[in-house]
Amino acid sequence: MNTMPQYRKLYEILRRHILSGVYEEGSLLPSENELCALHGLTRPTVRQALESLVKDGLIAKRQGKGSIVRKPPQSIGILSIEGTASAIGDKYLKTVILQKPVIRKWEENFPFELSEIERESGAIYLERLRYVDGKPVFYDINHLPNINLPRFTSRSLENRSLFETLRSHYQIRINGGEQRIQAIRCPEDIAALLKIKKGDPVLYLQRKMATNREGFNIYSVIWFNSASHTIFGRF
Amino acid sequence: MNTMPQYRKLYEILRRHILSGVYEEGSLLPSENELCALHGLTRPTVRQALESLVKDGLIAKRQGKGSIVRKPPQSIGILSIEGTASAIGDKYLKTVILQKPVIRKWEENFPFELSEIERESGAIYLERLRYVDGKPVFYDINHLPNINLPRFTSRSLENRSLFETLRSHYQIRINGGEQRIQAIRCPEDIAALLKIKKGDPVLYLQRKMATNREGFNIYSVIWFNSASHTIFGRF
DNA sequence: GAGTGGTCTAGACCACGCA
DNA sequence: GCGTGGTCTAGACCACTCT
Repeated sequence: MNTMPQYRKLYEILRRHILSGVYEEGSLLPSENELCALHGLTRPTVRQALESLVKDGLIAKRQGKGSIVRKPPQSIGILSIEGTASAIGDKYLKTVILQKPVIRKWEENFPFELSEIERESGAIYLERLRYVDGKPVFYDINHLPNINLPRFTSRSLENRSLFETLRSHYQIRINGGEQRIQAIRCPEDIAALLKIKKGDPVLYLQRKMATNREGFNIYSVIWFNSASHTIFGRF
Repeated sequence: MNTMPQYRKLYEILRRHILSGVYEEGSLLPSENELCALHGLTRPTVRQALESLVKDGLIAKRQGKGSIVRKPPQSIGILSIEGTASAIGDKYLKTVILQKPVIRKWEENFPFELSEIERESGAIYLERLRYVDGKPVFYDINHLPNINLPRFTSRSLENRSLFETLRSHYQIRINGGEQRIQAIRCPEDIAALLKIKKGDPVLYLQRKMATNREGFNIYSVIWFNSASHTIFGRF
């Protein structure tokens, strides 16, 4: 049986509470000692849970004061997007699947190095076009290794976060990664999708995301129209 | 007196050893228990030091095996750069200061929010043009708050990392930050510096970097020619 | 089986913020 | 002065890797 460590359990609880609004933005989390008492844990364990929340940007700690709740900007996967005009809420975000998940071989010249197990298993491939405020903002293609993902290709991903699906159905979480970023002239086919002119500057990202499953990486290539919206990131 | 915590001391030692080649890439660090004995610490303290190294990408841990030493790509400040042709070593990196550090007021429409203490202290401003392989790759302007930085404006920064200077002379370390990234058409004056055509796509970054000094943030704006080199990042 | 890192307990003292 | 988070000790048991 796969039992979750205590600090992860507490992390999940607090994360859910913060995101669902149990704690107001700017308010204080219960103190570390209170959390110890509430959940029957010791301080190092509680602190381990809080550390992950700090890493997520969900809380900021201040010595002598407490843990301040923050609500990081609306995030799409690991990308965060800032609108030029208004804040972005869930309702303004839309996902259209251009290519439903299919099983394929990995391309010959795949831009990242693959482990043997990944290469042998083949890839699940999908393409998406994502809208903010009703306008197309970026187009991405994604590869994930076809390892132990029952029924994945038949799941509906329309208007759902790929990462949220992996998280809730398969207990797969992104815990790091690497990426290359370039500014390029938009090729014609992508420009048509993004409703911009061929040759307009777009952000081009290649990213490899590592997960809590050893050797299970997710690969994305993204064309992003940064004229209307901005990529926002923490590090 | 500002005495450094034990785990930071150990972190600094190990970091120096890894970077200076005492440990080979791919080899194992001494085990956690060995490090305990060597430095007279307990495991949680040693683990805290190792955690920072993991965060830096300098080691990767494997349960049942050990801590594997890695050498992350050549990094310029927090940016990492990959050449299109060859690997980049120190000797291929050159910095030219276009505007030596001067003390200024903050601009009216500064793109990031400033704390009161930062705004009151004024800014140290500098501009740099940075070369890789003898070619200009990016141009940056930097603002740092004029707080407790004796003799900073008279220091030579040519061919030295700004961050390394802050680290070694003032014990200031970057520990996080946020940034906005866009692809834009290069304006004429910047294009001249980067030796590209006006209107060519360039990466445009606005970044705010937090440090171990509470309320001391470094602000950079960067124009990056991503045609010849790529920005590489871990997260 | 021996050694590794992963998790956890039950305390302790300190520096900092706030009233 | 009190409560907060920051650091640290001295153990313990477990899961995993390697041989």
